[in-house]
Amino acid sequence: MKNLPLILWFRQDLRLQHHPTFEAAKATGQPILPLYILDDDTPAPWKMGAAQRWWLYHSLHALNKDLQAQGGNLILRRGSPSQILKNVLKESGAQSIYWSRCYEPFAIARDTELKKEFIEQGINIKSFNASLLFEPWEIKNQQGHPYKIFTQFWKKCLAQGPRFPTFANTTSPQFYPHLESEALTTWRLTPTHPNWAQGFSELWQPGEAGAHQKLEDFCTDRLTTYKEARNHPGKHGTSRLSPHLHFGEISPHQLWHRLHQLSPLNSSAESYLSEIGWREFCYHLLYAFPLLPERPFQEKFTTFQWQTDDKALRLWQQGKTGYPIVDAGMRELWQTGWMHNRVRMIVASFLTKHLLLPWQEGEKWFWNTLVDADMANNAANWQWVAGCGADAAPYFRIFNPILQGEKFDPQGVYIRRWVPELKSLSNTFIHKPWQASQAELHQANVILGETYPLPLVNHEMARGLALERYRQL
DNA sequence: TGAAATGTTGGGGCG
DNA sequence: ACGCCCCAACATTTC
Repeated sequence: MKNLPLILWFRQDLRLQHHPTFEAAKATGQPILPLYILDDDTPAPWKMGAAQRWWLYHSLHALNKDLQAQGGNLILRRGSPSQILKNVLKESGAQSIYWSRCYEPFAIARDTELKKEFIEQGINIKSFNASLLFEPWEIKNQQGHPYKIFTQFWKKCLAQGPRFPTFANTTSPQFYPHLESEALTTWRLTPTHPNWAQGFSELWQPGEAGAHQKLEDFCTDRLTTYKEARNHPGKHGTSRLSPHLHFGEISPHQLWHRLHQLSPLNSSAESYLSEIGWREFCYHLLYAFPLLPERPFQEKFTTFQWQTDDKALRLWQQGKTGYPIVDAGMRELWQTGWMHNRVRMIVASFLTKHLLLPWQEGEKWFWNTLVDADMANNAANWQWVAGCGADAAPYFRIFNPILQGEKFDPQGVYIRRWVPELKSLSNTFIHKPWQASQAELHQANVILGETYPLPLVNHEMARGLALERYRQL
């Protein structure tokens, strides 16, 4: 047993430090066989999105380099995990598989099945928590039920306190010498024609080193002002750690630990940690309600009459709604694989309330275009905005895209960056170009309906319609 | 982490 | 000096 190799199956835990599964594997003293499986057997709309494939390519590349520095090699295989694991067990003579838990409903089903199948064959299976402060089934209210309100949930989490995995002594790993691997490039994870990911590389450095760089930059430059600055999409006020967290290149335990090193926690650090809390809450909800990505959490929304309007949906996706803050957000998303959180709320409110289009359409678009697309966060937050989720925004909370722009991007910095055809408009009209005089529009080289669209809907009318429709519930 | 409508207050202009 | 009105600023209610 001692000399038999052990398969370390990497999934959404693409790091080597503070990695409970890797540490446990090392502690056995057995030769480790690091494996990544590209599993495209995922149910229909939830295949990994295009933006995430770009990220995955670079993250796997980075992970392999880090492994090589320790004497290992990442084995890449594509296909059904069951078949691949069987093959690798056979090829290597391994009798153990270690993995870090995933929490998507289909992943839970898949892993449960795999566990059963392999245990029957006498294979030693162990799974670990490498990506959450708390297991999603762990936090319960006094009645023993899952929380439905964030503040109470997070209070309980804080009272309980996350348990940090302690790693006795970081022994250096033994690796299994060699096994056939597919070449990463043959997976065609990155776009070629057109190469829409050109802008991605300027913003992102996927992989563990990139994650730590972002964390350190955040701690030194942005943490103290986070609470206020995070609301301004024109500033670089957030951590931009979300894609790293999604791929497990850094863990929330590491963030927690790093922030507490800078003690005492100020209100900015607390508000940042509460965002990590929202992530926990989303996983908690998805676990309790596996249909969260498809069905409204609140039953009464099942009968809600959403519009069908492919043309409007496409204009929203392309950032051509005629509302500058909405269009800026959608274009930032397309060009960088990411969108500022304040703007995510605005564009989501616009889709569901101004256009009355189903939140699932927005969810699918985000799934395909966000590098940080995360099933739990994506589903829970879309439902939150649409008003049908747990602890959701009340139906009458409708963002005014003009006021939001004026309030959080008063100088129009964000608009001018992503909607350059409006850049010469004055601050007075940059968030509402249709109110500018002919003279000013001409001066700024803007021809409404030609160089920049007229508003797709009228705000006041759309608001009235949405209130009416929601009130009928 | 909403916006708009409605209500209240108080200062200042003015006859 | 006084009452009246206007309106900005803020508070409260409503959707």
